[in-house]
Amino acid sequence: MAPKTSTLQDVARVAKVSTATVSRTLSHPDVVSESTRRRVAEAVKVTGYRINHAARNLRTQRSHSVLVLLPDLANPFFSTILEGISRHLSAKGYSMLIASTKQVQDSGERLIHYLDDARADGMIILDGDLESDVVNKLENASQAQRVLFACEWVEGADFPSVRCENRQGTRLAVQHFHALGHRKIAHVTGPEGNVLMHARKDAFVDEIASLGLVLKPEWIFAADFTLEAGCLAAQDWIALQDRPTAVFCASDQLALGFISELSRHGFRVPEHVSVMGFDDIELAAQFIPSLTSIRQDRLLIGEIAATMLMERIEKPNAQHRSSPTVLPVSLVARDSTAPPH
Amino acid sequence: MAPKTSTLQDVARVAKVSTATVSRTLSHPDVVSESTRRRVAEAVKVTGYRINHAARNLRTQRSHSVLVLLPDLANPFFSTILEGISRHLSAKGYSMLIASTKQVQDSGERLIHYLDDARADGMIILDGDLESDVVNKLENASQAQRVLFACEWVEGADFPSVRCENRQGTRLAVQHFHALGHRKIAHVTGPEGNVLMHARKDAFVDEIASLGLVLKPEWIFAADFTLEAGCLAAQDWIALQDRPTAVFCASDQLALGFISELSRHGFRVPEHVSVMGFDDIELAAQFIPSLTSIRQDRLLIGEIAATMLMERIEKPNAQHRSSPTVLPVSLVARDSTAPPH
DNA sequence: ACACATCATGTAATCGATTGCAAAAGCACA
DNA sequence: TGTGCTTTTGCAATCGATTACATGATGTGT
Repeated sequence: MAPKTSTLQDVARVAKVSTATVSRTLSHPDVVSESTRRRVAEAVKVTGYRINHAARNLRTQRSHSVLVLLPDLANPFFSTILEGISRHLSAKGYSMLIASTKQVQDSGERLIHYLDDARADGMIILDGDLESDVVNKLENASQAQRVLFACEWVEGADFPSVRCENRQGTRLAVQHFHALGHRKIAHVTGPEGNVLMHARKDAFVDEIASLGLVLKPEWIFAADFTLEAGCLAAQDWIALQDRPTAVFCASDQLALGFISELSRHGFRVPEHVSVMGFDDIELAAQFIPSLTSIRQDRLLIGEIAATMLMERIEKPNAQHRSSPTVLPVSLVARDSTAPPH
Repeated sequence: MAPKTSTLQDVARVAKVSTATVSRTLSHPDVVSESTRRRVAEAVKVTGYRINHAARNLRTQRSHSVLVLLPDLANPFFSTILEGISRHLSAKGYSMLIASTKQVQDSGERLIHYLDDARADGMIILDGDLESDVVNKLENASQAQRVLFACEWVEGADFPSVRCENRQGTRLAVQHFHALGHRKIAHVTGPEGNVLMHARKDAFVDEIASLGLVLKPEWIFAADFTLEAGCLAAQDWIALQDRPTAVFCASDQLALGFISELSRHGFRVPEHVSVMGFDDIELAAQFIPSLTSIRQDRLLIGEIAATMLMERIEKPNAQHRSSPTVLPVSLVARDSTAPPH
C-alpha cells in the first residue's frame, strides 16, 4: 500500500476542476471564485496533497533554496550566523543548503555551479578568502545579483555585503586598554590576506598612533583566527624582552588559545597581562578568566544577510543598495582585562 | 547578453546526436560508442553545458539532497558531525540541507514533508527528542527507510542509527576516577527524557555499584547539556555538606560551565575537585585547566551516518542491518582530573 | 547470401506544476 | 433579448532530463 503522494491532477479530479485552476487556487487564491476555492481546499485535504518541489522548481526556474558557504563547518563562530539565516529562510519557505569552501572536493569551480545548476537561487558567502578566479566568475552580471557576503567580503569586488564595524570595534578595544592605563599594547592578527585581518590591524595601528602610543613592530603577532595560533602567539609574547601589558587578539579563539598557553607557562591573566578578543562567542563569558571582547550580533548578521539576499532574488530588477551594510559592535568588559599591575 | 545556460538540446545539436544519446553518454558512458562519447564530450565543453538539477530531480523522482536535522544550530558539538556528513555527501554529488528542530516555524509537521515534497531523499536526525507524533509519521513504511538517527536515537522506534558507546564511555570515566583514588563521585546529567542522558546516567549508577562505591542521591545533579546548566550544578555542588571529590559531567559544555562557576567561587580544579566531561570538543584541550573527557570521533559519526543513509537511499530494496551501529570511545586524560588532595 | 543476434541510436512519452491564451460564464445596461 | 465588459475557468504548451521501445547498423555462422 504505497501511499503514493497525490498530485495536482488528483486534486483536480476530486474538486472537479482543471489542474490549472487548482494551481491558481494554491498560488494566487485571489483570482479564483470563492466557491472553487472551497472545493479545492476540501480536495486538498481529502487527497493529502503536497506540492512537488522538483516540478515547481523546474517550471518556475527557481529552486527556493539558498546556499551558505563557509570556510569551515567546524568553527563555532559561524553557527549562530547560520541560525539567523535559517530562521529567516525557513519563515519564507526557503531551504538552506550548506557547503564548505575548504573541502577538497568542493573546488571553487564546483561551488559556482550551484547557481546555474538550478540548485540554489542565491548564495551567502562567509568566506572572504575565495580564489580570485572564482570571484571573477561570480561577478558575471547574471550572478552577482544573487551572491552576498556576510562578515567577510572581497576587496575590490562589489557584491552586496553585511559586516560589522571592524574599525570601530578595534578602536573601542584600544581605547579600553588605554583607559585602563595600558601604554604598551600588542595585537595578534588574523591570517595574512584576510580582509578582517587587515581592517582590524590597520585600525589598530591607526588608533595606537592617534593616542600617541609607541608600537614596536614585534608587538604585532602574525597569526590566524584559531586556538592553536593563539598558543603560538603566546609563546612569542613570552619570548619578548619588553613585554606589552595588554594584548588585543583579532578573534576570541585566538584570545582563548593565548590565555591558555600563558597559563601553561605560569602567567596569569589579567595579573601579568590583559587580553581581549573579538566576536564575543558564547564561551567568552564562561572562560576562566572570562574574556573581554568586542561583541557582534551574529544572529542579526545572519538575519540581515538572508533578508537582503531574498530581496534581490525576488525582485531582481529593483535597484538595490550597493554599499555594504555595516552593523554596530560593542565592548563587553569582563575579567581578562584590568589595569596594568 | 544573458549567458543563458545551455541544455541537453544544445549539446545534442552541436554534437549532432539526439538528446537521448547525450543523456546516455553522460550517465551511462559505457553504452555509447567511443566516437559519440568523444563528440558529446567536445560539445559539452563547447556549450558549457551543466545539468539542470530541477529537471533531473523531477524526472528521476530523486532530489539528490539530504536533510540534516539538529536541535540547535548554535551548538558547536554538532559542527564536526556536519563536516563529516558533508564530506561524504558532496563526494557523492549530494547536497546537504540543514534545518533546526527547535525552530518555531518548523513544527514537526513541516519537517516530515521534506521527504514527500521531493526536497530531500533522506534525512539524518541528530535530535532524539522529537515529538512522538512526528516519530510515528516518520515510521510510516515508505519513509523509515530513508531516515537515520545519529548520536541520539528514539527508544522503541527502529530507525537505523549510529551512536557512540555511551555506556562504555561512562564506565571508562568512572573507572578513571576510581583508579585515581576517588571514592565519592558525582554525576551531572543531561536533560530529563533525553536518551543520552539515560544511557549515561544508568551506566554511571551501574558502574558505581559494581565498584562497590557509595552513591548519595544528591550526588546526581539534574541538568541539561549546556554551559549554564553546568554553572548551576556547580552551585549545587558547593552547597553540599559532604562534597564528592570527583564529578563526571554528561557533556563537555556542562563540565566547562561547572569548572568556570567553581572558579568564580574560589574553588580550583583539580585541586579541590576533579571534573571530567564527555564528547572531547575542540576546546576541551585548550580550556584552563584542560579537560579530561571521553572522546567520540564526531567526524567519523558523520561520515558513517552519511554512508549508511546513502546505501539505503540508493538500494531501497536491499536488506539493511537494523541494529544500531555503535562506535568506540576513548578516554583522554588531561589536567582537570587528579588524585583527591 | 540469408537469418539472426548484438550494439548504437533515435522517437516520443513522461515526471508534476505553471501560465499565456482563449473560451465560457456572469453581469449590467439599454 | 442583445451587446459589451469583467471575472472565472480550461486547454495545451512548457520547463529539461530520462528511458522504454523501436529502428537501424553491424557482424557472425552456415
